[in-house]
Amino acid sequence: MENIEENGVAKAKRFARLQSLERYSLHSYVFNYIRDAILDGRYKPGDALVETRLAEELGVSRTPIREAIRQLELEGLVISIPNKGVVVNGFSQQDIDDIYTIRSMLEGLAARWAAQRIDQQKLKELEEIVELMGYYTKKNDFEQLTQLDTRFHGVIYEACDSKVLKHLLDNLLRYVEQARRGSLKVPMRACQSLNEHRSIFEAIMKRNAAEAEKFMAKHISSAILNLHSLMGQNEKEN
Amino acid sequence: MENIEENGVAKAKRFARLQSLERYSLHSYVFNYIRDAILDGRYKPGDALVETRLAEELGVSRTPIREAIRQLELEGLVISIPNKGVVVNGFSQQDIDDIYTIRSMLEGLAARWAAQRIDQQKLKELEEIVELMGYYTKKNDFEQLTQLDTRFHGVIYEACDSKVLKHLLDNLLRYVEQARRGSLKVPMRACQSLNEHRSIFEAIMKRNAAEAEKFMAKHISSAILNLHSLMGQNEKEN
DNA sequence: GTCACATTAATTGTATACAATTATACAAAC
DNA sequence: GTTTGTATAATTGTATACAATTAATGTGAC
Repeated sequence: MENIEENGVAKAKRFARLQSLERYSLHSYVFNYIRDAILDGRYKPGDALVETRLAEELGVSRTPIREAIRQLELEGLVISIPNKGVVVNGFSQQDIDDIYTIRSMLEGLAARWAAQRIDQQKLKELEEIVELMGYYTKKNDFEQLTQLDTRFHGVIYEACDSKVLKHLLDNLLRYVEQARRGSLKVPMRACQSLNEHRSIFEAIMKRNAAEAEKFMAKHISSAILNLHSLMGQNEKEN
Repeated sequence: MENIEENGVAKAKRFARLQSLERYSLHSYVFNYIRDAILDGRYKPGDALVETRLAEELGVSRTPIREAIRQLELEGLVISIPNKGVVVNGFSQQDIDDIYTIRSMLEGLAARWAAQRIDQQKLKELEEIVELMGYYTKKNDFEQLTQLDTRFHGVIYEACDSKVLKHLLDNLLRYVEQARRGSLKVPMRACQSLNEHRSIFEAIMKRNAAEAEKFMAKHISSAILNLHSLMGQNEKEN
């Protein structure tokens, strides 16, 4: 009886997944699930990831769980000790700072290349995004602003026309996702951020590669500075 | 009869592996095997990776093969199409150029941080490496030089004391491994490379971060230039 | 009490079995 | 000859079974 019941639950979970997600493979579903859980803090650094528990939790078998874990391991989000298990790794504040420094360089590079290679369509897309940013900044709609920020940078990743650079930046951006979310929720920062985005867009539009790179690097650097001032306020939480 | 025989072969392969390799998990063994095969051209872009064939070839089951493939997928070395299969992706010349550009920035950053943070032991290690480089450059021993080059950069990755940056650079270096191997096999380049390493080492020793960064970035840039002149010579091969 | 050792349980590692999907081959219709 | 449909084979996707390793527990000697 219990077995049948449990099986029914698993089947139901699976069915819901197949409907919602565009029927990707289970391992990618599991990968996204665990990564998000780590990045928004549901799984904390030091937590052990037990395959059977995860399998039950997600209603799948251990095989896709293992595939996902191997990927997370490669990304450095978990640490696997052979025959013992895997634990959540997470990032230290130092790691996040490092990522921002690295991003300021690589995003700068992306902006430089984008200024050289962007096509009219993507240019128009950027323009629209910046306009919308102006709108939502006035409205103080931080959720929309975060999304637009992601899109703005995403379009540039595409426009720089480098598979490798895009791949690197996509990952780096994900890692600091939670830090980034908090960052924009300061009105001052949102306003400053808007101006920075404007400058970057204008430099790209003018095909001024050097300026685009400079502004973008500054933009990322000021993001980390802002993050630090936020940290300073709730220092006791550490 | 055949089954028993085949099983014997697989067992023998496995035994040899357990002896030689320090008894790591199978998936990491498989991962390294396939990655190396792709990077030194045994598996060519477009080749299909069939799980059962790989399993037989390596004398393991499909599970570790799949785990390894998921990792390769994340690294961008293979492309997986659900329910169809995975094909080797490899890197285009443009990708390699991009990687060198990215490396010149990130290695520069690593050198900058290394100049600020390196300890006496690693500093001494660097000094020894540079001395040995001088020795083997005179001897035209390119195999040793390649190894020393890897060690030189490896020490700096360690010395910069950034988990994230080290992780990124380790991967990038692996991707251009085969390109790099050819590059040093030009006497002129070896000599020039030695001088560049010397300058970088001296800047780090003097704790001159800006100079270390500048010299390192130049070093990587000249490596790609050298690579291009090599390409120019055997252009017909494409 | 605690240390050593054996026994059991929990967990990971690997292999295999089965299901689902896609590719291939071949025949019939036009 | 081309196309369409169907049966078959090949391959991937998933789940489960079993082996190996490690952690936990308990028991007896001292």
